[in-house]
Amino acid sequence: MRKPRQEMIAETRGKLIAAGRRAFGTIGYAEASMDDFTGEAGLTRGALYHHFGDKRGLLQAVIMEIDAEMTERLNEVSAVAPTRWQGFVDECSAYIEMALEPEIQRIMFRDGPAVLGDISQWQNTPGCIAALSRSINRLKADGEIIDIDTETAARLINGASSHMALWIANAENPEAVSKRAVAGFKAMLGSLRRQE
Amino acid sequence: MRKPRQEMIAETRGKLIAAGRRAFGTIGYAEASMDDFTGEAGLTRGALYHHFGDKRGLLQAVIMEIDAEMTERLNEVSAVAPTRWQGFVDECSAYIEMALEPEIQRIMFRDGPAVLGDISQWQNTPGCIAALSRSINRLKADGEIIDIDTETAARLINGASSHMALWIANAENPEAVSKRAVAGFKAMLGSLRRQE
DNA sequence: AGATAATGCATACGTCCCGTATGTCAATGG
DNA sequence: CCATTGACATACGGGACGTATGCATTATCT
Repeated sequence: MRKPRQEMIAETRGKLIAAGRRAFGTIGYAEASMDDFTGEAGLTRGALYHHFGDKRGLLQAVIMEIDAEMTERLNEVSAVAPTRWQGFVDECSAYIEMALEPEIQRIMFRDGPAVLGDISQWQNTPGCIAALSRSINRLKADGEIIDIDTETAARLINGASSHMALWIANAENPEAVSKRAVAGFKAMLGSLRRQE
Repeated sequence: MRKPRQEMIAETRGKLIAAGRRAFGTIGYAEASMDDFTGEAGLTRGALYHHFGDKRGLLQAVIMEIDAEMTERLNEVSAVAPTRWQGFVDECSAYIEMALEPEIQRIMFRDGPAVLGDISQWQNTPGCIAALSRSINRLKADGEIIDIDTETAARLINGASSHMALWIANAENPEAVSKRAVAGFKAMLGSLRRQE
């Protein structure tokens, strides 16, 4: 039963993040009792305060984990597309679809910004924005997109996407709304394409 | 000292909304103690629970008040513009600027959605979206905008605007970022204009 | 007009939850 | 082999929310 110390610690951290992520993603940050979800992980609040300082610290760790996963997924999507432009559109669509997943929506788009402020700021540009920026830069190099500041465009699209997702997810008829939203969104993207 | 009953009640409601609005807009919803801000208004939590049910109920009332004010302001802006298109652009710019005001940003774009869910949903389309939609419809009638679903476009712009505002407000250099953001935003709007 | 019902609002209480201060046990290192 | 550090649990205090209850003033009914 030789278990290196570091391994035990990492395991504890992982359990806390996983437990917090589940709680935050389902009942939400405010309603999640630290005693409850640490208990489910076989730990106590003591461990949480030791590793993350406070409840917000744990949320931050959870968000960084999710952000990394999203970045990875976005990169995969744009990588397999046949053309640059198609990859761009696919990436944006994927972003909307991810924002429909309850856990991502709740943690990344609702509770995260509310508790920690603008998430895209307190880190040196998080993965999602960076991924979009890369795609846009490639399109600019190819001359396929109108003249627009890269990061601004990335954030415009980011904002529009997440609002589309919220709209769809909270609609009483998500299917129908989704059709309208994606169609409109693609129309907007299309208008950004350089025409000649 | 004859004061009609209804008047006293309305005054109490008004005081509670004003006090809550100030507290929510400055320190934020979560940090605002009901005992504190009702006390500042010369009342107690009893009055609040009587009129609004709970803390969230008061937040909802505050939001409705602010939404009405924003709608009014947006209508004024688009009314004085020389052309339809200019009115539309001005309206969008005004929306970004409003989202820069700390109170609006905090209540309407951070705490509101986090506590109550998608605000633009639990009401039959709030004023801000409706105002944008009206402008867009006029542009469509004039054939000045690309073919796109009206409400979808309104929400796209709404989402993009609020993210621009968050970006600007939280930047360490708001002036510079503001320039980039507004320029990029106008570029996007321009691309929505029908070209010939 | 007097009695009664209803309503606006305050007070009192219980409970939950967070943050800190303190304690304990195991691991590491000299 | 002992001392120190660090990981984590337990104990405690405070604050905030929601509800139940009480009181006073106004509305209602005969």
